[in-house]
Amino acid sequence: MPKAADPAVRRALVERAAEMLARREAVTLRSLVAGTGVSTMAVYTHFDGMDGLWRAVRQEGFTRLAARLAELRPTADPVRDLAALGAGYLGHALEHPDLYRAMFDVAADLEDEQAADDTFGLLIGAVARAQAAGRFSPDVDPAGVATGTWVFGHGLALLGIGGLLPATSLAGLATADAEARYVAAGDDLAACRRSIRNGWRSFAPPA
Amino acid sequence: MPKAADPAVRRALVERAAEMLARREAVTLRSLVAGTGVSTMAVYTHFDGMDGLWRAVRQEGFTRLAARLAELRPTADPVRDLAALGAGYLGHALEHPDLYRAMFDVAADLEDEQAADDTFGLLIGAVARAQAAGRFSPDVDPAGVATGTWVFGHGLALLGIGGLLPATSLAGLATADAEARYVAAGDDLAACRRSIRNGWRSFAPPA
DNA sequence: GCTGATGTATAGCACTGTTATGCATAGCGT
DNA sequence: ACGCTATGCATAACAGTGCTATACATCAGC
Repeated sequence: MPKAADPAVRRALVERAAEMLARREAVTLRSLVAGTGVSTMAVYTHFDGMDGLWRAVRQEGFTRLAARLAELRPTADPVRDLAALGAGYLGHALEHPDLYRAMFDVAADLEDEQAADDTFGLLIGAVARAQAAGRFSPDVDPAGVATGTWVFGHGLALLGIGGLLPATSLAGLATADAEARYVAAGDDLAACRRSIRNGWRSFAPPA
Repeated sequence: MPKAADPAVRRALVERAAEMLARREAVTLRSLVAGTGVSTMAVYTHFDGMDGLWRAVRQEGFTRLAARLAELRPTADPVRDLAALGAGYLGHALEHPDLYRAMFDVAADLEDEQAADDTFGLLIGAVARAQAAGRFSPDVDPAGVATGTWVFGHGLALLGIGGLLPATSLAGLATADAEARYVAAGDDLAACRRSIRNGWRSFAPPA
C-alpha cells in the first residue's frame, strides 16, 4: 500500500525515539522500527540515516523546551521571570535527561535554529526587561548575563543528570548562583531574593 | 614470547587510547590494538572489555588534571589561587577536549576516586584559605562556593568544546563569573578583580 | 621433564549502521 | 483507459562494532 511520503511516519519515528530515550532504552535502527510496521529503509528516506534521526531528535528536544518556556508568560517582575526561566530549563533537563543529553551530545546543526535562538532570546529579553525596569544596571550586557546563566544551567543540568550532584541540591545551587549573578548585575539583594523565590516556587525535582 | 601479565601493556593501551582521543580518531577495539603487536584479547585480560578501558581512560583524565592543578602552588593570594585553579581546569578541558568529554561521559565509578576527590579538595581548600585570610565571609560554605565554581566551569568547558560558545569568549565569561561569585562570597570588588587577573594571566586558549 | 595454570591469538557470534537490489504503487501524458 | 516513469519501501547482503569459545604457547612447581 505505501507510496505517498507520509510526513506522519517521520513524526511517529521521532516521537518513538523520544519515548525510547525516556524509557532509557537503546535507540537503534532496528529497535526503532520494530513493531511500527515500517522498515529500516524508512529511516533513510525520511532522515537520510541515523545521524539525521538524531538531528531530528535534538530538534524535538529544543522545540519542546521552547514550548515549555514560552508558557511562562512575563509578569510584572522581570527578575522573577528570569529565575522562572532557569527553573523551567532545569526542569526540562531533569524530566527528560537523555533527551537533554542528546540535545547537546553533538555540536551539529539543527534543522531549524529558530527554536534554539528563540529560547535564548527569551533569556536575553528577560534580562533586558530587568534592565529597563531599573533592577539591573544599564551598564551590563544582557547577552552576557544570559550567557552566564545558560552556562551555569547547562553545567548544573549535566552534573545533575549524571548523578555527580545530588538531585536535592540542584535547586539550592541554582538559586544561590542566580542571587550572586543578579546582584552582580545591579539588583538589590533583598528584592532579588524575593524574585528568585517566586520564580522557583513551582519547581519540583522529579522523583 | 608472551606469558607474563605485563602492567606495561596496560599503561601503553591507556596512553594510546588517550593519544587517539587527542587525534580525534575513533577508539575502537581493533583500531586500538592495531600495530601494537598485541591482540584484541589483551583488552579483555587487562580491562575486562571496552567498558573497563574507558574507565581507565577516565581515570587517566582525572589523574592528569590532578597533576596539572597540583603544579599550581599556593601563593599569598588565595583568591588568585582559586582563579588559577579555574583557569587550569578550563585549560585542561580545552587542550584535551575528547578526554574531558570521556571523563564525564558516563556516570560510572572510577578505579580510584582519590584523584577526583583530591582535585575538588584543592578547590575547597582555596576557598577556605580565602576565608581564613579574611577575603571571603566566614558565613559562606567553602564546599558550596567550590561546587558552584565547578558547575560553571563544567558548563563552560562543555559548551566551549562543543563549539556552542566561541573559544575567544570563554576566558571573559569565566572571569566575569568568578568576579560575581567571589564578590558574593564577600570579597572586595577591586581586590577581587586584581586577583582574578593574576590568576588567569597565564591562560591562553589553544589555537 | 613432565603437569597444571595462565595469558594470548584465532575465528566466529550477534549486533550495529549502511547500501544495493527488486517491487509495488502513485502520478501523468497520450 | 492504458502504459511509463518515478518514487517509497521491503528484503537481503555488507563492513564494522564488541564480545566470546576454543586452541595454543608459555611459564611455574615438583
